[in-house]
Amino acid sequence: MLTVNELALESDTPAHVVRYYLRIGLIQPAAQQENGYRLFTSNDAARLRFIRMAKHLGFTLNEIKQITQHAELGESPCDDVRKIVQHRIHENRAKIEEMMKLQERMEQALEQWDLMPDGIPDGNSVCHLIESVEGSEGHCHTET
Amino acid sequence: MLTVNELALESDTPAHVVRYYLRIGLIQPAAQQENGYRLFTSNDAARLRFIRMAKHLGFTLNEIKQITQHAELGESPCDDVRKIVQHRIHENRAKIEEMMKLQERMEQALEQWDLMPDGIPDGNSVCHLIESVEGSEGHCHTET
DNA sequence: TACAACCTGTGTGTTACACACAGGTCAAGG
DNA sequence: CCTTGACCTGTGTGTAACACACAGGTTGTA
Ligand SMILES: [Zn+2]
Ligand SMILES: [Zn+2]
Ligand SMILES: [Zn+2]
Ligand SMILES: [Zn+2]
Repeated sequence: MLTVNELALESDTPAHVVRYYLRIGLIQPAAQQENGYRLFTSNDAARLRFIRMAKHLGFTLNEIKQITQHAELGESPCDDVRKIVQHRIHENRAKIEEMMKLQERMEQALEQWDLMPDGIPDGNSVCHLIESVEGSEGHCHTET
Repeated sequence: MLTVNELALESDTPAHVVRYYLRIGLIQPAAQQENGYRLFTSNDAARLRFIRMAKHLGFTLNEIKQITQHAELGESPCDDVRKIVQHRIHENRAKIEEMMKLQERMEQALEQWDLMPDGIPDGNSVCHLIESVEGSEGHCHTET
């Protein structure tokens, strides 16, 4: 039987993350000591390593929870797994593109600001640097 | 004097976002009606448009708050502004790179899974698809 | 037995909203 | 005058995935 800390070492996961996973019910302790300490088996370490693999592939903790719950009922989660990854590939591509646009905006701004002196704010201007950026043509901040 | 909704229309910002900015003190009402409704001037609309410009450039709401507070004290925020954008460019580049790596992992996995059938979970396997991904060589999830 | 180092569970803070809820306001209809 | 309905108001809570802090328990050493 492993304590939280031992389980953390065994599964190469920070202990506070293990505690977080316990809190949200993603993992459950196999037993409980009298003083309230939670105890685990080596099976739980394997479970944790699975969780880290899934996270590495972009699954959210909620999705991982669904997957393990399906698996515990004997239902194959593979179909959902494929769909989730497909969906996430789309999502991620869009996010990357948006972040690259932001990157370009920031780089252009910084370059443009090189020629501009610092300003002193008055009533109708907060920061002329930011205000000098042409940004009124259709906003972004699109999601999922 | 404008109500929250009118301010939202004037500044092209969703009303619930205006209310959120009020809650966190990013903007303050110019006056208050007897029934508790908050009232604003057209200057507040300009402030909101500034906030949207700053967000468009990657500033967080906290940073924007600092900037406007500096500006209200007559101190020039320009120096901080430049530094923040420089820092964010670095940050964003790292995030984009990590997300592109994730993208590649997901695409490779999906391709690899094309040849694999769905599996039925047993005691020592949750999802063989996820488990089949070679992912033990040094984990990522690096931040700031 | 005293002390320090470490470990425990749990409460709260983080970001930028989104949603829900109970109640207030306003114009139209009866 | 009253009611119905649409709309608007402020505010409480939920979101993702932890990070940090805190008070108290445990363990090893002197
Ligand atoms: Zn990873
Ligand atoms: Zn400035
Ligand atoms: Zn934008
Ligand atoms: Zn599977």
